[in-house]
Amino acid sequence: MTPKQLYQILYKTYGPQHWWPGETPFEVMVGAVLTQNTAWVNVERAIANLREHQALSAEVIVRTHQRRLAMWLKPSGYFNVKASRLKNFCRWLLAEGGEATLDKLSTADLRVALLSVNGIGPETADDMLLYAFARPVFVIDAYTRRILSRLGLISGKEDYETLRAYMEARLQRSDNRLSLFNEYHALLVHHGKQVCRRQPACETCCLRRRCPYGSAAEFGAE
DNA sequence: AACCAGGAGACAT
DNA sequence: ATGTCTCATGGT
Repeated sequence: MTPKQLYQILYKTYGPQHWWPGETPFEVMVGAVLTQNTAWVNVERAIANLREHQALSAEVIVRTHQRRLAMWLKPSGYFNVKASRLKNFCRWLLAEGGEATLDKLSTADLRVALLSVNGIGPETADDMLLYAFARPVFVIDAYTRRILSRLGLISGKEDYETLRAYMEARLQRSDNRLSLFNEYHALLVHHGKQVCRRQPACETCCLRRRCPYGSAAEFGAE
């Protein structure tokens, strides 16, 4: 099983996922921060609150008091942390001249710039790069790590950069890497929700649910 | 009724 | 460099 083959299987099994659920690049970036260790349904509520209060812009967010902002973000959890992270990010975004200015940077430079912002780690930065700035970057998340680990492609304890390099290297020559990476990450998340979290995986979880890999033996095999 | 979700930073070792 | 703790609401 190679990363390319895995993609083919996932796509055939689940079809296109229509990510990222965001109207504008800015909304995508907000969602990227709010979804940190949080289910997307809860993020949608928080974003709805922002929209309801006409606060879905960097200018408004930087001018909104922490307490007020945190109140709107409440449904997405970690509301105090996320309120300061969001304000911090918006302040930086405006200082940089907005998305249009940032978009002139190379992918590597833009990535370094995003990572310099407190509250934006590797996955959040890559979510933004891929889904807001349309750069061909492979996003690694907990599902990706778990799935690749279950398939025996990785040990699971590699760091973020190692896994990103691993996937990007194996999809280097694919055509239209932007839409491939876009769809691939979405598929991994969708499939990941159905994969048993336990290690080793229980015998039945793969049979109980529709398993695109094939046999349960192959699934559980290290 | 525990368990965990599309993580990241601070801090200790 | 590598662990551990914290942040917090809403689903199953």
